[in-house]
Amino acid sequence: MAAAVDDGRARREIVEAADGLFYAHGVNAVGMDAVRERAGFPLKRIYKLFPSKEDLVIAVLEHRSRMWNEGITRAERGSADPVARLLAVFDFLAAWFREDGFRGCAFINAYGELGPGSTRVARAVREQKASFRVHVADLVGRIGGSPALAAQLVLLAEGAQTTAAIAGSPEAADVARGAALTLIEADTGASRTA
Amino acid sequence: MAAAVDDGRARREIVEAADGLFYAHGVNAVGMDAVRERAGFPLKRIYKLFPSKEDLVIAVLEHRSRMWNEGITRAERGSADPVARLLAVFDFLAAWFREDGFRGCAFINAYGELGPGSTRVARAVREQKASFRVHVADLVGRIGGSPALAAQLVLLAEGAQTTAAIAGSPEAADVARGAALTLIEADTGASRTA
DNA sequence: TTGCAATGAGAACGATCGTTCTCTACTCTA
DNA sequence: TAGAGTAGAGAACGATCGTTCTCATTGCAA
Repeated sequence: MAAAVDDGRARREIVEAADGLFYAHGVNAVGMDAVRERAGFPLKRIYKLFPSKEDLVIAVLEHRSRMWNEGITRAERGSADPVARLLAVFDFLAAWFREDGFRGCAFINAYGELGPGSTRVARAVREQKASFRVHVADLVGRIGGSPALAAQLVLLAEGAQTTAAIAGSPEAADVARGAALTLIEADTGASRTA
Repeated sequence: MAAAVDDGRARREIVEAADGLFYAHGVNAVGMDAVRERAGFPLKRIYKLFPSKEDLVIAVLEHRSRMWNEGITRAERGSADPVARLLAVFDFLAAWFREDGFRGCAFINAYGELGPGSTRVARAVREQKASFRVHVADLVGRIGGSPALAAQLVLLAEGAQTTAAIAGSPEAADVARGAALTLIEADTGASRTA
């Protein structure tokens, strides 16, 4: 007895609808009724799949996390050189910052809005940031860079995201890329151009 | 006919009470009743001085902006060397990140929470970030650094704030300081130690 | 065909919040 | 001293939101 629309697809469509609304207006500013209207499923269905709004928020963050990982992976594809792959992260940011409706990092926004009141949201945000940190540290390790370099590059990526959002300056990604290259060269002693 | 407590002092105490609550729990999570209780003034008084909660939020952000500027100024005092003054910004961050109750940059948090819904909050946040950018650019100019260097240093400071908050790692300030020194040296060609 | 379980659409509930209003008490002026 | 204007304390209002409930409808099983 498959439902009119199977649960998997319903889940996906609800999460995508909620994601668009939460990201554009903030979580608190979006009522469940707005999610229902945009997703096209009755509240009952939504609450069966996501027992509370917090559950939906967590699902949205997990969805964002997958999208982020896929975007990074795609951006790095084609660059075998680890340095090029590191810099590709900033190219990815540059493209993202220029997308319509860019409004900063959804995780940072969610953390500022819900972090103090929701342990689960705070943890989800921390996990996403930690996984990015690990990814960068891995790439840095492959070029023989120090752990400090990895931490520095993460700061640049993080700062670029908030600066691009608040100042509305997508060039922040290019600024970060330039700084990253300088730091990589200084740390590894190699002189490269890219 | 001075009031029992004059308006100037009432304003200050209300703003400080609201600041503490907003920063710790987020703006939306704090009701005006909580502000009244902590500030010790009746709602009527509060609403006479701040016609709406948004006005109070703006006043809190302006207060934070003054505190930030004073903190930076104090941290830089005693360093005549512009490079040392640039690095003092990161020492200031390092001390701040280690304070009890540190929960990230209040402006970034407010922007994520209220930015999409309040033009005035968004503008206040943008202005604070812009004034910091100008300050850094000024210091960088004095050491003959390029405008790009100033933008890079701002990204580091911004990234350190969000990383320290989310990951709970105050060392982000020291990481940023190290990166700043490397970038300054690379940009100005001078080799310094600090 | 008849009964049952689940669905959909939306009303309803209970809580919370920003804001305003009421009413009492006080203070300063004439 | 009498009165007018204001302050204080808290109740009350209107709106919104997360969540649940109602009830008519539908698709399936026996």
